[in-house]
Amino acid sequence: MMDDFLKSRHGGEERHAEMRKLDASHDDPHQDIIRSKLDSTKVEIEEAREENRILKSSLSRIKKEFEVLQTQYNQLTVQHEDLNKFSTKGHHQDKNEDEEKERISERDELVLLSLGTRLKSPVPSVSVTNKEEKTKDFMDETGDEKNIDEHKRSSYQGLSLGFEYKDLSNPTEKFEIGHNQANTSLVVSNKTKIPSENSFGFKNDGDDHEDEEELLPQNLVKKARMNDGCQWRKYGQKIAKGNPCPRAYYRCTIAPSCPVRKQRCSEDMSILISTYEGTHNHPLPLSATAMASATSAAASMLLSGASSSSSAAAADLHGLNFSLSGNSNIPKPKSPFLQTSSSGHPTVTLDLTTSSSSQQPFLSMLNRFSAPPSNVSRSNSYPSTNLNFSNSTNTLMNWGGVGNRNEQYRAAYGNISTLQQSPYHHVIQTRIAGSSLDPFGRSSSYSPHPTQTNLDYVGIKSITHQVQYLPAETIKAITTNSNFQSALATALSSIMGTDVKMDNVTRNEAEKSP
DNA sequence: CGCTTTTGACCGGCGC
DNA sequence: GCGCCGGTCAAAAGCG
Repeated sequence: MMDDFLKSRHGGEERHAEMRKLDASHDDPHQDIIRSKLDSTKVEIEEAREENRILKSSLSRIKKEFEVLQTQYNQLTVQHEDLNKFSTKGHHQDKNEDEEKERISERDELVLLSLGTRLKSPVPSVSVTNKEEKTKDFMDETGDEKNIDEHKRSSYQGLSLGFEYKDLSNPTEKFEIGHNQANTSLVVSNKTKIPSENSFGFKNDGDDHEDEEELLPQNLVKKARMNDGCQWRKYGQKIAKGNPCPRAYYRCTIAPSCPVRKQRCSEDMSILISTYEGTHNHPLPLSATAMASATSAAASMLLSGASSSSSAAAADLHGLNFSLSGNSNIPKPKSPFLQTSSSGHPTVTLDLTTSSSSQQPFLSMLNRFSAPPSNVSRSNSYPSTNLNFSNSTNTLMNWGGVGNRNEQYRAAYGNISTLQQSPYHHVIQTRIAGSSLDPFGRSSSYSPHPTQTNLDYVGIKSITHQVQYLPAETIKAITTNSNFQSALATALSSIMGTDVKMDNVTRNEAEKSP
């Protein structure tokens, strides 16, 4: 059909050109003009011919590709049917079939493991393993003890808080925080795909822009719930001027009257920014609170640059004086939310605007902003913190300026070639927008949650800082930090409804920690 | 069927 | 006053 169309188009243009040529020979006074027109027409005809030729070649190529794909599909279908036969027979026909099934099973598991975590739904060409089905059941029905037990049995090592640290000096390795079993990984990776359903059982955003469609096209786009424990509904999207990435608008849907809004946008292909605004007027879900605990601990460690010291008692930041009296008695942090983006961007977003059990962690963080970690700054020559808490100003805090990033990482790792090649930066980003509320008091009179206080104070509603290229020692410090581990244990426990086992050393350290 | 996303329309603030 | 721009609304469509 396409060929007929092309032929008719082709032939028709040739006849038109011949007729014009005959007409031109009878019109001598305008011969030059006509000749020039004729020439241009010839050029157009040649262009049309070329276009037709390209279309034909494209058509034939598409046909070939289609045939190849169809062949592959048929092969996979036959393979899948064979697998089903194996599973329904209940026993193996012979040793060869047994080995073949085992190979396929192992391959499937390898695929799953290579993703860093399991997917909500399987990749179409990969069959679902029994383990994955059990895991899915567990995640779907977290309240079912039977499923929990089943899940525990199916796990390789059960749930534990043994953190695996991989040195970035080997840039080919995955960069993970708190790697654990399939359902408990908290991954910040420059290479791996962020799980479509994260370690806490919350689905990742479906709004994480086009990148995640490239990464996990069939699973992530449809998922719309935030993974910070709250429920958000998207109510708008705009393409901001000068930014090709759209900005999405969400509102909290836990309570109909909740005024909390959230914006998400990518300022470039490597940074995903979440902005929270308002205060929840309802109790946050337990999962959200638990998530906040883990996040806060991680944030504190990240922001401290692997430094455990926070001795300064006050921070004077651009004219805003933050008194930190009683800083030594910082309770277990419970404020910010953490999100690991599913977009493939290694972006961690910390919400500092939501209700909190204490303002102390926030102040602690500010304190650390003002005083760059001594050990890091000495060893790696990190520049001083660039932090601006001006109202409505989004200020970036870079641990390592762009200009001397290479030198820093050469100092830290010796070889940074792969890091440089990575399209993404390791980014921790927090934004706090300006607040029009009482700059030095509580922003609202109510405390929506009995255990929460409001962080909208000191004239700041949000803060933006970036930590690009997390140093190896930072990651190590995070994953070995007792605060973070205990907080993560709390989070997991609250979600699973069971005690998460911690090794004795970790527990003792956590208990000793303030 | 209910919930969510999508997307064009609408509105208000702001700069010229 | 006008146009631009960001934020929100709401109807339509998609999805489980």
